[in-house]
Amino acid sequence: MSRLINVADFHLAATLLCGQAFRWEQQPDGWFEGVVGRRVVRIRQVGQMLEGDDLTHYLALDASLPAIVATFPPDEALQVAVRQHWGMRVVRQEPWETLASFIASSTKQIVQIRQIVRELSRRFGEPIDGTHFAFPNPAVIAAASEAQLRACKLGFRAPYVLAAARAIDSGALDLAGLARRDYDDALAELTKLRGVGEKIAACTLLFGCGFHQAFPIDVWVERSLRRLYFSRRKRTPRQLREFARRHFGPHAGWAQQYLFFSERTRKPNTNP
DNA sequence: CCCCAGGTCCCGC
DNA sequence: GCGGGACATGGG
Repeated sequence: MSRLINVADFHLAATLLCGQAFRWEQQPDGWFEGVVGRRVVRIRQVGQMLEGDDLTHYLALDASLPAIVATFPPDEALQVAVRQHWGMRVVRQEPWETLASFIASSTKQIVQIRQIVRELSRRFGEPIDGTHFAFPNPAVIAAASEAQLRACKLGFRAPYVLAAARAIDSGALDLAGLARRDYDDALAELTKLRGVGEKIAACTLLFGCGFHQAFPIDVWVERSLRRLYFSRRKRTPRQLREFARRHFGPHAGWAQQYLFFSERTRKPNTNP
């Protein structure tokens, strides 16, 4: 089961810690441990060697990073972010786990989002090995009470997660089918859900449904765009959306993730 | 005690 | 459309 493969243009830590996935722990010995679907997986990188479970699909190792970056605009600000975290990839996550996680994310810090996802899994998910639990299916969440979900620290987001689970469980929302729709249709479908606005919908489509053009704009990306492209001037949400759609191209979501991670790890008081 | 967090909704312009 | 406040909960 443990294997060793050679990988090019890949940075495991950046990929798992850039804020797109919430179930990875880096252990003191350098190995990453996480839950993907119904299995616990362990993986580490030593130089260009990747050791551990086979996560080729999840980690998008079948995609060419240079080819994706070649579609980016040649502006220096983005290129700097790409060089800074070279090897970071947008991974392929399960759509429902992605949607639920990002519903939970609104006005929460990443540590807290991780805690909520852990609690939902622990209380409602299938046990895997005693300490790890799969993320619970929509049907299980749909059968839960709002109070039970609030006990997972969801707060005012509890009814939103519940309603989303019920929409999927009842068949009213075909989450898996969104991948075959037009981006704008899929976005409109998701934003019908209460608690799901454009940002959370874009995250779901990017990280969970394979829409690489999705460009979620949160406070960090807004900060980055204003600083790098608008000399810190205030821009309306509409202006930012239109700029992003026009500027970043077919893999805008990847560019977004580089900008996001770069902004998050930026040392304060550095210019511009 | 105050401020903010990978937002969204609802309100009054 | 745009600006302002409310919304749960926890960390700094």
